[in-house]
Amino acid sequence: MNEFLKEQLDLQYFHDHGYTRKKCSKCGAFFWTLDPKMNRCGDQPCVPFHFINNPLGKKQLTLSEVRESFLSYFQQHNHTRLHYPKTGERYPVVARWRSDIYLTIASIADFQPHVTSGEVPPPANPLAISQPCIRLNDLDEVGKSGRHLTTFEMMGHHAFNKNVDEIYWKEQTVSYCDDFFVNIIGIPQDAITYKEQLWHGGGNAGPCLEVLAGGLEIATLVFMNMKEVDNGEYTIGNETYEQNPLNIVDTGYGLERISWITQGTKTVYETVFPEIIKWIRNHTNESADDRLIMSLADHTKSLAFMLGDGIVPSNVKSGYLARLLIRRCLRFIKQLNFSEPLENIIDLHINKLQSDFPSLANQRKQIHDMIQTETKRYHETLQKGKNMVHRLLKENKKIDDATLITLYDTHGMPPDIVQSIAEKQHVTVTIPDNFESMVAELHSKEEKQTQQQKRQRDLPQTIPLYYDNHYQKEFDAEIIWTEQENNKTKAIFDQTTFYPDGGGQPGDKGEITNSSGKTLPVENVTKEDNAIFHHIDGIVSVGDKIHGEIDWNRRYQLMKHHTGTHVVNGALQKVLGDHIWQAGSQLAVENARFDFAHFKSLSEKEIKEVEEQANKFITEEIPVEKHEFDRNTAEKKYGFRLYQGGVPPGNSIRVLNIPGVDVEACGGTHLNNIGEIEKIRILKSERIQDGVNRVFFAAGEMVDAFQKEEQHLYDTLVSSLKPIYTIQQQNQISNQITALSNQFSVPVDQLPKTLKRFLKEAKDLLPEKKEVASLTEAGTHLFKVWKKSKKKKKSISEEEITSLINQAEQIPGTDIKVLTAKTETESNATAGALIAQGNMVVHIYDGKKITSAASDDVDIDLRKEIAPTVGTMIGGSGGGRPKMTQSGGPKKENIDNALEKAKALTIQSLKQD
RNA sequence: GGGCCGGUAGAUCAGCGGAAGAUCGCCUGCUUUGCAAGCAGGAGGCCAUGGGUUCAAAUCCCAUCCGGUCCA
Repeated sequence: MNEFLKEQLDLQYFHDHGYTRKKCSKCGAFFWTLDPKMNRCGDQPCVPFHFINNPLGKKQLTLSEVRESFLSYFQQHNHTRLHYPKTGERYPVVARWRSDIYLTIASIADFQPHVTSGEVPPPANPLAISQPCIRLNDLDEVGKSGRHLTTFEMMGHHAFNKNVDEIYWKEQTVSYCDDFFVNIIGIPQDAITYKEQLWHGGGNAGPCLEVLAGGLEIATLVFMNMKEVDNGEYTIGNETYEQNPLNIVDTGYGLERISWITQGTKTVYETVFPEIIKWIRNHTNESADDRLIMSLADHTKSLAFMLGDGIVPSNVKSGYLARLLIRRCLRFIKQLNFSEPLENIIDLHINKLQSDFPSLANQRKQIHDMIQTETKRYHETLQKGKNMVHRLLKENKKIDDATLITLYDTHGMPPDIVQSIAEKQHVTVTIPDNFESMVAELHSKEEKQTQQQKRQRDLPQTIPLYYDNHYQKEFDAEIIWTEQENNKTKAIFDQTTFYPDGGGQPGDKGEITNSSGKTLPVENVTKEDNAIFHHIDGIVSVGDKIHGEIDWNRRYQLMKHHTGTHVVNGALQKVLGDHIWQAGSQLAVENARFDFAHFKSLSEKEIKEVEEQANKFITEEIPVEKHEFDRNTAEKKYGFRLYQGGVPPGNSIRVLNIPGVDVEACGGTHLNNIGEIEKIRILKSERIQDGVNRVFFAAGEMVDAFQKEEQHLYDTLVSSLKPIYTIQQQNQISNQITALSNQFSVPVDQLPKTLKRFLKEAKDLLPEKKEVASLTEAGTHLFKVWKKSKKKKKSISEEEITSLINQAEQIPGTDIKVLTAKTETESNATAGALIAQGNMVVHIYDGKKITSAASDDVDIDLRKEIAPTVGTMIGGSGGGRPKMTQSGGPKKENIDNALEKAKALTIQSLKQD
């Protein structure tokens, strides 16, 4: 290892400039220095920080100054500064272009995996960037160590060498670094050491130099020249690596640390956000824990970036990370006894950040909204949890580990809060040291999804004609591959206009005609890599020349829905804000559904507004731009909003731009002008999970179709009510149906059935005829009457009780009376009223069941013999409690016999001679 | 994406196969100089929806809808 590093990092630059290679007397690592007295590597813990109150550098530099000096230095040295719409000179902190991580954790993360793998050329070469990053893995160290931050900027100059070093490689990298630190920042050259290390991560590895000054690592120069493979030449950790043809200069300069080293403050926090710390201090008392203040200042900065870049707090993915941070902040606020709301601290950060990161300020309103929603929700969760803890303590007098874990995992109660609640009840709760691993243990058992192996096979490719012209309906082609099963054929053509199922757009249907004039239906179209399968009902063979025609009406409707999806997305963004981000979509002929990130359910009013906005766009008849760009051009032109529907593979990207409405990378087929959509109607909105909403909508003539269906349902409902209710006004039927479905709390499609049921159950109290203004009013009335009638069946009048009691028979030799009866009222209620008189045993049938009951003072167990016997007689069984049983069965004709038997058995068991 | 939990009175929840409950809140009396409160009585439930098992389902099973929570 040592030999490898020595060979790799023995740079001419060091020799030319008088550096010598030494071995650290403490840790044994090798490093390069100009200082003859230096015998330690310069890194912690081998040396302590020695720049605190003793700053290095020619003057104190702010974050903005360091950033600008870095970027302009490298710009002067032929590096390109990047620029993107919205985010400016950076990528977002939410790594939408990656499927393996949620947050941007390093500057190189911007270029992984497409650029580092060589698939996509870099956006510029070489380039310089200052990338805000978020890392949440050392959350507990923040505030404690004095140097950990969750948000930091990693400045990097990157060079991507296809052939070893045609841009520049190790020598030049170290030369730039030395020059920048010594001449721009002003760190004395002999105060800098370069420590040799091996770097690996994300499937790549290479030698690196850690740049150290004052005991602090201020930059890392990585020379990525290896990639992870099975059975590679080099072993690092548990993996083996081999030489990578692409040599990548991956440097990371710590913006905050460089600024810190020029200021020499006690902690990095006082350099990064001194005014935030001061403000928080001013709003707490003097004894407040500094660590909490620092953490709060730090976390809120991360939140400004995360929420400002469009993360919506939720219980999944990156949304969960935002919630995690928010909840930590709220806990700190509580512990600090802090009076200000959380959003105010984030606001302070935004004020400070907006000159360098203007896009964050645009999201201010949404951020406020999100934080307020989250704050409210957290307090509710805690309150519920508190009640639960109190209850548990009352019942069990203690809280064990298992309960503690359930409280946290299932109900979100942090163990320390449980502990403090219990303490107030004088119960000691000990949190196990390995609490977190116990929680992790719970989740480790989760099923690992079996990755289905994609069959690798050699299939001929199909030329997709639908991209050249989204409106092409017919084509000629030759069959070049087939697979037959029963009377069906799966066929690949040399070219096709049939669009295959993918990206939420269903495959086309249609028909093909062969040279002999025979026409066969195409039932479905699917895709595997670049091969397009036509599922044909019939037999065709390789070599056949065919003429194909797609079901254009169907396809055109799908196109309306697809382009409509983009219009609805645009309308949502316009009405609700920039955080609206596609979370999925599925088209059908009848309607389309669109899922998107948003932090609360849409109100009726918002839905209306979105619908109106979408239709307003349509009336503007905006032409749709369909272009294919290489990835870098597309990103530069449109920003990262392109990646709504996920990140397409490859370097070439199809971009669908509806100017002023929406722009996305999209591989579907689309209209030429959004005016062709005609109209859009939002049918339904629902929250499919925390932070994600779904709208269903229809476009074009499907709106009419839907309205027809709706009218039909309305008519059905009105006519089912007709025997009683005459409805005068028949407008706003959509609202009325929704209202009715809420009233009876059933889904819309169950309404006819439900109304019928309620009419039947309430019929004895319903008026003969009633005029009402609307369907809704009829529903309200029906529900009220139904309730009354239901209650009536349960209540029993005084007279009836008296009359029943008079029918009771005295049991010989006792004060006890026995009674059998058939009643209209519900038998349990009737029996209950009767036995309250005392000294009574009753057997009552109400048309459904026999209830047997005895007064408390009667010594009898009805369960033992009477209930089962009676039940069996009518073909069922019976049981219950000693003095209250129910029996029933299908043989209604035996009821009278059964009641007689019940009486006989009662008398037998109670009579005294 | 996955795991776990829940939906019962206006609110918080108990009940988890055999007459729908508690506490707070609400209403009406009484008590009190007033307040805080106390006493007596009362109203208020499609036990989320649909289906199944059962003589019997709030309770068991399945599905749906709604909500919570954990995981980086």
